[in-house]
Amino acid sequence: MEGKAKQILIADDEPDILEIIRYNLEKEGYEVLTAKDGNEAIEKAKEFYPDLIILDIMMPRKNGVEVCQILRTQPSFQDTLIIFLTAMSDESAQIKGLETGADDYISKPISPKVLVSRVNALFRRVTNKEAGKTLQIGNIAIDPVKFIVTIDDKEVVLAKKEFELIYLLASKPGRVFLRNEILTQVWGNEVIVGDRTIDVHVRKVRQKLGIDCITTVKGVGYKFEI
Amino acid sequence: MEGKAKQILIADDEPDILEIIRYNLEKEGYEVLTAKDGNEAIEKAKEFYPDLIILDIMMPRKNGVEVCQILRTQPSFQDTLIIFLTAMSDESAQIKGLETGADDYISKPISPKVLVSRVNALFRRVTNKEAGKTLQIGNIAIDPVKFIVTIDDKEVVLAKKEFELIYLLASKPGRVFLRNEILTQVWGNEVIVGDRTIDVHVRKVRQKLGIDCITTVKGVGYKFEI
DNA sequence: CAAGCAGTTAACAATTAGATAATAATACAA
DNA sequence: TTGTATTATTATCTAATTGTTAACTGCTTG
Repeated sequence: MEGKAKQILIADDEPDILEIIRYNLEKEGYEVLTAKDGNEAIEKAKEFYPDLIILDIMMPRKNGVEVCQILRTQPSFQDTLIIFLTAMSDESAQIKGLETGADDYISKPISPKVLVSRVNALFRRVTNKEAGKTLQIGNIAIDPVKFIVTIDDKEVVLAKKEFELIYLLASKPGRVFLRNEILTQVWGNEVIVGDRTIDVHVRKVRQKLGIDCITTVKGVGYKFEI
Repeated sequence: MEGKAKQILIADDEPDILEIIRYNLEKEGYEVLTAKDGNEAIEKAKEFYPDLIILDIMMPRKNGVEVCQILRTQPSFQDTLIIFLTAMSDESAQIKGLETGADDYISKPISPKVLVSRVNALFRRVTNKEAGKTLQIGNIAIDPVKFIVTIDDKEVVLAKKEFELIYLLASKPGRVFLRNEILTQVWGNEVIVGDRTIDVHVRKVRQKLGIDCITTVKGVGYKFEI
């Protein structure tokens, strides 16, 4: 009900499988992207920052495990959910997969029902865990329930986008968010806005908060830091 | 729909139906437990004390009616909501179900929309019933029995919708209620009303109360704040 | 010092809510 | 039941806020 549809990227070299999965997930209301090999998966991941990535282990141009490793080295994909698709027998791949930082794996041949319920379960787990909590960093509190930022007990009222921006940055203090990432998270990836839009919002937030808690990382993005 | 998510236990021997119901209720923000027969239903009910139990009439190892009867003998389940799922034709079961102390029944085949709105309606009814307490925030008292708001001993009479609106907002002072949320809570989620309806009611409440206790959060919703 | 990037500003566009009046629905009393 | 009063909803216009763009400025770095 709340929020936008979760976005799922599926990478597999068999078009049939892609379509089966796509069909079943879209039926569930998810938005689905596809990639047919490892490199394309990485490209699309960086372009869209999906909520969940489903990776086939055996793929041309980087297999699933490699893709996972590469993505996990980047902070932006630290929290992205990843599921591996593995051949039933290949236990070593499963183990390796989980070691590499996958959140779940599903054995082939795929039962659509199993897939869908695993995906749902995964989202349920994380959504319940981290939704709507008040962030407290030093003397700054960011309360998404009251939609208010408090600095030393002084309330600051932000506009919606401004609030979403600071909330995103503050959700991982110290971690740099790429401009691209900020765009997809705050603006949504259908929306196309100009280059300076983020800057202007950053400026307004800085102005309203009065304190310097957003640091620019030139050529990269912004981070929240006291 | 505030505080903790309401917990719903569903008992049915058909896995497909369980999953359909689970999906739709979880989408609404409920927490869902499942059981595949009567005994398991009783077990889980006693373990979790859910807010609502949905029982299929026809189940192995104790049918729905039996389960209901057994639970109702215990004081802890006196107030638990129970809904029966019945085959369309089986009227006698429906009657028996209500006699046994069910709060509602739903005919199969199940329409997810019907299911969800029945469940919501049931919770709304009960929640409204038990929440018949006068709210006191600062110098404002909101009496849901008399439909009267008292400000510094001066009584203000509100119309029904106006009252429900202020009562909802004031039930969690400071917390922002999304327009969407206000709609489902005050109007019910079957009802579709235009965009400006909420505004007009907000306006009337503000006018009648004379004091500024409803704050607009543009693009988000409204909150009660003194 | 030039290229690239972010900061600043103001203008504008788009979105959103407020106000008001008209209409519809409902409740209620005669 | 009918007529009336109250309440609820819609439509329209207006005001305000919020979001975006564009043009310019200035810093930083190789």
